[in-house]
Amino acid sequence: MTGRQVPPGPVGADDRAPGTTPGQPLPAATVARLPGYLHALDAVRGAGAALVTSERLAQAAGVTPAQLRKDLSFLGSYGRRGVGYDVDHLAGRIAAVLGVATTRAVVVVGVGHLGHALATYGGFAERGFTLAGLVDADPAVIGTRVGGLVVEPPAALMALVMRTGATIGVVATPAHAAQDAADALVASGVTGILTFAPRALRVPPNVEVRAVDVASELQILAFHASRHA
Amino acid sequence: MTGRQVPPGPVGADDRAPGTTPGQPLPAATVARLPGYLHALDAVRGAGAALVTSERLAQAAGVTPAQLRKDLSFLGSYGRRGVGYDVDHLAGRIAAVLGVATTRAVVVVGVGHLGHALATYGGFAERGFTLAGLVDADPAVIGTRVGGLVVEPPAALMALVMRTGATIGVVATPAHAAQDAADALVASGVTGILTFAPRALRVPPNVEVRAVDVASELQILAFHASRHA
DNA sequence: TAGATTGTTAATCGATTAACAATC
DNA sequence: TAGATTGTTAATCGATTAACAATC
Repeated sequence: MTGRQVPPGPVGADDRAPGTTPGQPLPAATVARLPGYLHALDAVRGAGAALVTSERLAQAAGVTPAQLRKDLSFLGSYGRRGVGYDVDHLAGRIAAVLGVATTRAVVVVGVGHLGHALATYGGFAERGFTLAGLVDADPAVIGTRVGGLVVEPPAALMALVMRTGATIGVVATPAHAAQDAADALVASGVTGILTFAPRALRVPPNVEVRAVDVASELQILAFHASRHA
Repeated sequence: MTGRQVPPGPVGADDRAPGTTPGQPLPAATVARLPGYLHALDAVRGAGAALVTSERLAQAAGVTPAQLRKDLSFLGSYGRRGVGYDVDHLAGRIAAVLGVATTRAVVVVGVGHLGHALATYGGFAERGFTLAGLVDADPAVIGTRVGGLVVEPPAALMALVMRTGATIGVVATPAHAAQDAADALVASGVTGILTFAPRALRVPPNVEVRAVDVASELQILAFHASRHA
């Protein structure tokens, strides 16, 4: 109904409604870099700056200024020409787009050394997450206190997710237990899974999976090492 | 789990010498998928198949057949039209290209829970790696036995790398110690670093770094979760 | 204003997909 | 051979880079 065509006159008028989620879909490559920008903004803020240029922020994030500005342009126009970006404001916008403007609850399945490392990692809170629960199948582990939480049995997972409102689950089990862990997480209602098990997980299409496979990372490094050494 | 096999004798038609670099440079996206193909080949072999089609292997690896064939075409012509790929031979070729045809030594710096998890992870050997040494700065940790290895002090790192021929180092320290750990690894001669610390590492251009940042992974999942829920 | 820096455009580059001729 | 499947080509798609007009 409302004319979408742009009259061939003076361009540059920004009619986009500010403050809302962008209409265009964000490129996946851009989304993947946003956490780095957020982290870089924290570092800049820690250094005491209230404003930052694309030049400086790009350097802190390890990208080019052109790429940074291009990425940010997908979120809207939050900078000021000739000045730069307001650190707090931009951080707030990126956090909102990422969905971590408010803290998100995360549950961890599998409390071996890796789960332990995750549970005692102190950096989650400042990145928008709170560890809401730990689950393990080993009777020797259930009931123990790890990182301020008591490890619960698998049967308690669904109640745990419902009680805490967790939307993301982490699979830190041995490989052979990973699919069961994922199934349980899906059944309990999480919509995102981060797995460290070297196994392809089958999940419904509405559940997003990201996999960290240490051996694969090492093999990619080996490729480069074998050409360079 | 079946052990990874070293390329057998002269099986294929146009064998190049193992370890030689291909004519054209491999696309980075292709290199990043090769570990998945190698892993999928192990699964196929475990199922007892000596031959595999691009259709089946692609499914096991979670890509399309077209993408798999395109990727493999960069390595050379190792399939047989109308037949498929010889599982052992193809695995050998991919392992050679990745530089894991022979076992590579890896050293881990930082033996907290994460380093512990890495040290006791049993899956390295079958993916082409051997854990050659553990280093930590904590006097309470030095000298303890973890995963069959005695934890050594930072001062022993260079001798360790030289003795074992390690080419890859893993940084599993707290964030504040990560740059020092990376510097020490670079000084000792490794050419690849896998870091789990949420810090940008400064390394010389000849050293390759791959970073796994758990909080960033969670934030990317949060982005999708916030659109879906 | 004069200088600085963004936001955007256009060009380049790289990766993916689809289709099919080659060939086992 | 006839059927099957690869390897390759061409088309499409997406991402990066460079440059500069807009504008603070």
